Amino acid sequence: MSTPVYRTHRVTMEDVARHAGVSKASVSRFIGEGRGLLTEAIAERIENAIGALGYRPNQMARALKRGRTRLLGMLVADIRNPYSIAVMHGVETACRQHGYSLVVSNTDRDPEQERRQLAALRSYNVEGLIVNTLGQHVEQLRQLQHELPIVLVDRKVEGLGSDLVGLANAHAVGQALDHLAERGYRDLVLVSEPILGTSSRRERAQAFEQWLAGHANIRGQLMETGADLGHRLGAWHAAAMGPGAVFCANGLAALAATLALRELGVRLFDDIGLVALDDLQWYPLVGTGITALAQPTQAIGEQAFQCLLQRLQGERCPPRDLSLEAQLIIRGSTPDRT
Amino acid sequence: MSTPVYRTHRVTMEDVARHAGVSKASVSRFIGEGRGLLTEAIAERIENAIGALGYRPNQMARALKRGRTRLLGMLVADIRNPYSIAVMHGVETACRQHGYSLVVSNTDRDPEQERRQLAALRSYNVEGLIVNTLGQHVEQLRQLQHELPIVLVDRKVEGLGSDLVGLANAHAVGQALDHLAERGYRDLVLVSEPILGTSSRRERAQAFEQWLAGHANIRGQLMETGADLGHRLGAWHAAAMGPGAVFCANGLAALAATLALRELGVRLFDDIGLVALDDLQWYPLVGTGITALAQPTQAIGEQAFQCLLQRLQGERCPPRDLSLEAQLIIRGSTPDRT
DNA sequence: AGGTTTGCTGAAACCGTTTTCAGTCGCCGC
DNA sequence: GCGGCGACTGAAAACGGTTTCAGCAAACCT
Repeated sequence: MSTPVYRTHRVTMEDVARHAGVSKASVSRFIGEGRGLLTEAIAERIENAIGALGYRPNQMARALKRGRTRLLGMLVADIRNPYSIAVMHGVETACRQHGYSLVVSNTDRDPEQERRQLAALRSYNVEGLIVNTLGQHVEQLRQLQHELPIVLVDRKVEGLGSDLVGLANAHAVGQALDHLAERGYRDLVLVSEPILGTSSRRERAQAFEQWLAGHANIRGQLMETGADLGHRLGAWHAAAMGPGAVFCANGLAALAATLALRELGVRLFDDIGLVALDDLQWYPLVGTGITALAQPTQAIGEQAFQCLLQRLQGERCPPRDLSLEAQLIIRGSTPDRT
Repeated sequence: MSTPVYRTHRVTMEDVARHAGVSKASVSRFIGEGRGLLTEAIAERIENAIGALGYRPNQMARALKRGRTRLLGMLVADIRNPYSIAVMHGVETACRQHGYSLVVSNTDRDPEQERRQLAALRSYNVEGLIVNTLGQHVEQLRQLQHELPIVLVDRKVEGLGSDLVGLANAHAVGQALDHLAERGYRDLVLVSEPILGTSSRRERAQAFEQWLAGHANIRGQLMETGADLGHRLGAWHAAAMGPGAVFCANGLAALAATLALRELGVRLFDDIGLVALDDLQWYPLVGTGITALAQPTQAIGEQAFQCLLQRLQGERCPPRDLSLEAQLIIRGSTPDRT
């Protein structure tokens, strides 16, 4: 099979017009709004010409003239984080249903990439932006916001004043901790990725502290993932007062914590309980299954899209803060210790 | 904080030109190739004007004239498949490094969506296309191929004659089965998602059959995922001759099989061995860890991008078939039974 | 000095659409 | 029989860039 040669000249509106013996204007009307204006005879000629030539309008040119690209941008800090993927799936589905396409940019957590990718998305005239990153470059974001609507996902950016879609973190943390308390756990660790600068992590940590403040009989501490997580967990476990449990603030923390615990040689879930925020497909497979708080990721993605859509349609309301609720899914990792 | 009002008029090249007291042409040269042509004095004036006005060129307009959008499209059958994500990450990284942006479309395995998303990507004048789908609509793909380079990932499409990047399936299957044989397993099951229509699955199944044909002392059968996978696995296990093992043809099959085995009540890995193609983060966590064949997904993504890039730069060679090799990672799920 | 070359610059055309605006035509009422 | 009115249609001007081409100095030859 031979290498194809790329056709240089795509068939254009002018070609169709010529072939049908009408003006470009009529063709434009045919493929756009003004179809009702056209005579039956002309419409038919155009239709045939389009069919014969295989014409497809060029969105770029169309966008240039109309100022509507029907393109949305999504900036993601870590495309390999299952949470991001799940949200992205929600966004993408909603986009598809409304005739938008999605340009995805991954920053790999690099602030410099964040800056460049934002500039790139802007230069493609995306109509709106979904942002799930560190939110360095607040100034850049603020400028961008003068040109197009932005909605943040999961992570707040201070002083930006745009819509936010995320989890009701305090409530979710409460659900998890109440569950642990009820099952008789008395010494807790919150394992989180580095908290600094990520609003959702901070909120979860704060909710953890506050909940502890209201439960004098239960001890708790905070632990960030990192090199010697195993050691630290070991030390904690050795000194635990009463049944202990680990609460993982997200999927990656759950992975790290579970690996660490396993290397520690504890009997998972018999010696130490575990709850994870985010519900990943493999949770049922680890030991007797990991109890989880499922985030409504699909809904989060859809809501984010809806926010954008409403802003694009001219809705002028103060910045919203949509917090969705998590669902507790009880599995074997939190056996009753009472 | 009040709702921002979107600025209607973005600053344009004409604005810069006026502000600097030069022509559009000079500004164009400044931001493009012809910078060397400009006098120091003029360049400086333009630079200042750009800075003062915060000008950013409009890629759409630029693309319209030059015919280069610097946009690549990627069509994915299932965006939630970890394999797809991993490849996509590789592609995205390569794109970023070369100044391209990526438009991602997910078909959710729906042929109709496949058709529409292809049309959409085309209409945005993506310069090239990375396709990882069922490949219905061969005709549409073939037409598209006259306009832009296409590279297939993982899944062949018959009669298309475009580059393909994927796994050396036969070799990978061989590695897995040799490993199992060596460890003393004598009755094997290949668990795969429905094979029909997906070339990589077919190849893996064929390699399985062939390998069996060459190993008379080992029995084997093929099983597709589906409603009663548990039952079927149970029946197989009950009638197994010698130590049995399950070989999962991809990540989703591994998930399904492991869940099924667990519900069957067998002692995982003591009663039945397990090897999975694809290496997922959570494999170490299941029981004593799942032995896996890791696909070089990052490399696959990068190679796919490179293929496209070379074609875009005018390289004319017959369709390539890049098969990368998998790496066997031995964990606890394949204990020695000899 | 006069004719050439060289080196920058700007005017204008163009990319493929949409949209405005000025026709053209048939048909109505008077 | 003619002005007026709708209903369609097409020419042309955008949109925001790039690129061609001509112009015009200054510098370079004899």
